[in-house]
Amino acid sequence: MAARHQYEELGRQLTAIGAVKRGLARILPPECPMGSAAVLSLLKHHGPMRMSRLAELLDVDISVTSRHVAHVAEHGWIDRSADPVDRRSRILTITDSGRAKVTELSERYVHALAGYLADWSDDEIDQLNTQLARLRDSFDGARPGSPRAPHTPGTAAPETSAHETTPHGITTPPP
Amino acid sequence: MAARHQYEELGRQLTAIGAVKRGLARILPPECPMGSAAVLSLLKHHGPMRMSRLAELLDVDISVTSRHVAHVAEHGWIDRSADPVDRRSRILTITDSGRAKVTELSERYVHALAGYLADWSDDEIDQLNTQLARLRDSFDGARPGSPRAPHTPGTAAPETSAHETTPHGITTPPP
DNA sequence: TATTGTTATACTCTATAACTATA
DNA sequence: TATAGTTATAGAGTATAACAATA
Repeated sequence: MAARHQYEELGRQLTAIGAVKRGLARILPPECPMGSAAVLSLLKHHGPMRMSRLAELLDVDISVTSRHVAHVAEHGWIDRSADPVDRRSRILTITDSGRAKVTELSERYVHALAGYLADWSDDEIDQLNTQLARLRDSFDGARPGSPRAPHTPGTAAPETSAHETTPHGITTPPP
Repeated sequence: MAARHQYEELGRQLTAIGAVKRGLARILPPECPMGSAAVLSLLKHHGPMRMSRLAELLDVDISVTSRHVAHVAEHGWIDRSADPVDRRSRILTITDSGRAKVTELSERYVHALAGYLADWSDDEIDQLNTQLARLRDSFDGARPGSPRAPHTPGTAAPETSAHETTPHGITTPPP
């Protein structure tokens, strides 16, 4: 077990990292705040899925997911089609317009981050991504009941060959 | 310059790290939310300082700092005394009651983090802390006008021998 | 006139609980 | 009865702008 001051320092660092997130949020266009951007990014990255799966990836309550999804749907950035096999569910799919928006956001991010992280090497950024993914996994795994897929970078299947744990992230209903 | 996908991945990781922060926020007692905890932690760690210096360390607007400080002051966890040399300013000092509260928070943190991060070595936690500090520095330095002290872990002087850049964090007024 | 800090207002993100519609 | 998603409400955190007191 690590020393007390290390945990305290980690607490401070995690608190303070909020400023970095706010910095990134500021470069987003007003019509597409962070919550919307996260929805679009995940749908483009992981392919179509249902609400509950998206909520899991976002790591927020499904009610929160519902709000974000409603917002991006109003802008025409995603489609919400009823799941033919379970009409309580909706399958979320990013639209061409949504892809264009993600591309725009990505360009803003890359431009900003390239400026901020000019003196970081490729390897260092990879290491940071890996450690952040591991940190998330450590928190996921330990507390709430349900085990989840690891957040390791580069793990997600590309959208063209999208295959989640189950197609569309639909979990087989309990027996 | 790193590859596009690395920056995109970093964007996703930073977005998702919010869940970790929320997890830590949940272990705090209701009367002392994250904003209050951050104020107390910084005042204990860095020693007495004025509002403007605290706002800088918190990396939020001074109006936000004012709210948080008012909350912890109402609980008697800090003292706000007028600065004798500039009566517009207030010197913030943590009280014994505030120290006790920080100790309590620290125990909660250590207990929770020791559980979550059971399979992390000391070195790995240090590395994460170091990388997060560097990430913050990269963002600080690049954009806003004013250069700031680095956030490197272990850099802050212990409160018993507190010596900021200037005493109490009071910046010498411009000529 | 400029600066320190406070307060009023608005916005984003989040969770809980009540509700609907399907299963 | 149980589950997927929606909506209403409440709370934390933040920023901008108008303001007070002091320099």
